[in-house]
Amino acid sequence: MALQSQPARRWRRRKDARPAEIVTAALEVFAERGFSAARLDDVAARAGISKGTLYLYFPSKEELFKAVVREALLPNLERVERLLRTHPGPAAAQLEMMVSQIGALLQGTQIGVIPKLIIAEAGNFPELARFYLKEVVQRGLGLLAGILERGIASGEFRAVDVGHGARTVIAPVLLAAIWKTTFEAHAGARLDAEAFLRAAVDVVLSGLRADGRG
Amino acid sequence: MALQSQPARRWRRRKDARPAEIVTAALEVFAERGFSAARLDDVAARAGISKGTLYLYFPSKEELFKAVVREALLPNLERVERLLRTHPGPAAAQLEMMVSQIGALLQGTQIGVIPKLIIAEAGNFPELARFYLKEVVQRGLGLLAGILERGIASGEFRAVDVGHGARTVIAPVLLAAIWKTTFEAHAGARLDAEAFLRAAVDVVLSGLRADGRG
Amino acid sequence: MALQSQPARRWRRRKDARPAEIVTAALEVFAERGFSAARLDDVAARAGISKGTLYLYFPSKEELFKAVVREALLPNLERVERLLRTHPGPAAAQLEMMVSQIGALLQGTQIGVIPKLIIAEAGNFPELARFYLKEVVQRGLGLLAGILERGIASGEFRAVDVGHGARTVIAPVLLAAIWKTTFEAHAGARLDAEAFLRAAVDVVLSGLRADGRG
Amino acid sequence: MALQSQPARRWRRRKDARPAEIVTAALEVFAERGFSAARLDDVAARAGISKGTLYLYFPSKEELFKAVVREALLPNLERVERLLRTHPGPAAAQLEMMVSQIGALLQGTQIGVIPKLIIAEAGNFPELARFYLKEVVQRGLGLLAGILERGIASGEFRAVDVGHGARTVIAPVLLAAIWKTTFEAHAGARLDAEAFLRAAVDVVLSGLRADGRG
DNA sequence: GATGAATGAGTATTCATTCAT
DNA sequence: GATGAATGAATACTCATTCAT
Repeated sequence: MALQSQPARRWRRRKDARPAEIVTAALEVFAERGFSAARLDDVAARAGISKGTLYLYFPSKEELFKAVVREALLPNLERVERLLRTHPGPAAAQLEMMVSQIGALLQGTQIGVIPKLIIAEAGNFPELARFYLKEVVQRGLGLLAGILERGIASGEFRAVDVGHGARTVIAPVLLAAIWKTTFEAHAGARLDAEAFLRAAVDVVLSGLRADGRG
Repeated sequence: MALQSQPARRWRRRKDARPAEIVTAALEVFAERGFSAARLDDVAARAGISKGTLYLYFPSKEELFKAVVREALLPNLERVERLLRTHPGPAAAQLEMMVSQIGALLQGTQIGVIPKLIIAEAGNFPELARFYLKEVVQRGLGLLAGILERGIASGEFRAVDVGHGARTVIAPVLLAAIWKTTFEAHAGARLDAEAFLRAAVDVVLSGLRADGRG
Repeated sequence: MALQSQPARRWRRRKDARPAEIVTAALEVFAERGFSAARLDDVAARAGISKGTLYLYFPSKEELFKAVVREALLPNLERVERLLRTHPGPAAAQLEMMVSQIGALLQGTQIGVIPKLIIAEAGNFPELARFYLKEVVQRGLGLLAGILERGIASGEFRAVDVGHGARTVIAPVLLAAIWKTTFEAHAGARLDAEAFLRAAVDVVLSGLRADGRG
Repeated sequence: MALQSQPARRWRRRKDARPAEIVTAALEVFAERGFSAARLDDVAARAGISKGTLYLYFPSKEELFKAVVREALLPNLERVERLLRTHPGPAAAQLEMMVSQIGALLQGTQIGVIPKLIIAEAGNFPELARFYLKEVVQRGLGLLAGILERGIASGEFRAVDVGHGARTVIAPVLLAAIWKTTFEAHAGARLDAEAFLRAAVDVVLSGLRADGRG
């Protein structure tokens, strides 16, 4: 029974790992070239497999693209949600934590290419745009708006439109993601995403606390 | 004067207008499909000319793309620069004016697709990325940083890193551009870009004025 | 005006001729290899054009295949119908004429490959099978059945089921078509299709005239 | 007796039966799709084995195809030959028996797809075409010609070219096979192959008996 | 023997680019 | 200048075949 229930140990392990390996390779290639210009040959080569093997795991280039977007983002968003639930506190502290978490990701991983890909391909993949809008953007904005509402209710913040406020908080994050994936390679100097985001969130939070145009 | 001043001849005017007509058509098609997926057949059809004629004006798809980016943005940036020169005033007022100008453009024109295209294709067009970085991004950030410096010197703003500050000011503009070109078609409701930018700049300026976290 | 109204004489002439040239080339290649195994490269080469040019005239391999079937058969069937209308006479004479016309075509042209292709690909092209069944098979069987009915009514033939009778008359034609396209290349000797069909129709007509098993 | 008579071991029986099971499955798939379009995945699935196992029994798709043709036809031809040897009688009766045997097969089995496959793939498999021509077609025509010769010698039939006569007799069988495999699925009504063949052979035999064009 | 994961050669199709008219 | 027919390089996808387990 033992042998039968662990058949082909080496292969099995590979088979389980393959999808993730492919998605990782694909993320890199899509990030460098965009969806259309990415060649599946390159994805396969970078994943160390043959072109045909790709098709054992993903039925088409489009499905591979969708898998890349899904797998690369949702886990992170869920991590942040968990963190917020388990670390209550003042609204400002929560916003700072949220932005700094994302800043660390932008600094340390390739995650910034995902919004870049979405921005580039939303026109060609309406379904994917809707998925991302609903599962990432609106969910994220909803989180932020909730925190802002709490802050307003508690008197921490002045009464602003929370939809606008949420976008104002997240805008520097978007800018940092785009900067790192689009311009940093061509600019002379690196942008320290974490420092920038600390500074930006400081300004924005100050602005939310202040009681008007003063 | 000669060539430019013969507006009587319709045909001649046509010929002179061609490049601009083509660039306009191309902007639309690139905006809808992205660079790779855009077909020159479609551009030609939308410009009301034959595919062959395109090549009388632009030597390749890449050059057409570059022309689109150049022609669609620089005039606007120059207009803003002129406006700032001719309308001096407090730093905050200038920032408000600058953002509101861009907000009106985003609301009223297709200009938001340009950054979208740059973001999407920077990897494939390093030269274009450098051009845009230098001629648009750094020039725009420089303008903003200059205003911030003046504001800090005059005591209007607290002493922040002007590079970070400039990005914090422009971030909501970028978010609005991306929202309108990427998500608005799929979201239930429109984003009122001008209202959002007014609210965002109000928060950011308040934050810049405030004297710290207090 | 002259020049404008005869634009591109050489090209125009080619453009008009191209579809027919391509269909002819395609008929040959499909005949030799069958639909699946036929390569569009070969079709293009045999038509003396590039692969891309094929797609200016036919949107897909399938549509090319359908065009081949349509163009190669219907004109011949229509010719036979016209001949029958313009040459009335005894039923037997009409049947003989019809079969001998087809025999001459089988002997002199590649037309026999069309039924071969239909037989081979009916499973993969149900639409085409229906088209051929309706426009060729049932129309042809209807013609034959009509002649048989006339012959029975006039006492020329004994009373047989005209559906079965029509198929009995046409069966040798089908056999000849298949023999020539499938086996003749491998058999030592040629089949003289016209002689065979004369002999076969003689036997069948005798059998239709005879008054039973006698 | 040994191997054949160990029906107790299920596994052993399985192993012996495999080739036949595979050939049966392959016949079905080839029948539905044709040779090129048939996928070995489908054959394997229908035979209830893995794709790799196919290659333990047949070294290539082509060899499997040949095996299908060989195994599906020869036993039947041999059965008919045996029947003719063991049931002497008048030539007409033998022809009727032969055709009715085949008619029953066409009605009751998938055997009609074999000629269809040969017709479709003769160009791509010259060796197979030659095999089929020699082992089936010429052997069958030889049988028929022999009977016709006997009938002519005995005065049962008039003096016809026996090559032509044999083809005239078998032509309705071919038509019935093609009708059932190619058109019946798309025609409104079924063709009763046995009734048609009875009627056709009646006409043909009458024609062979009749003493000329009378 | 049996499996099915992996391979890579083969092909339909697209589209930027050219050039004869 | 303007056209659009023609080209052919480029690439997603399929599937017969192999082979480690």
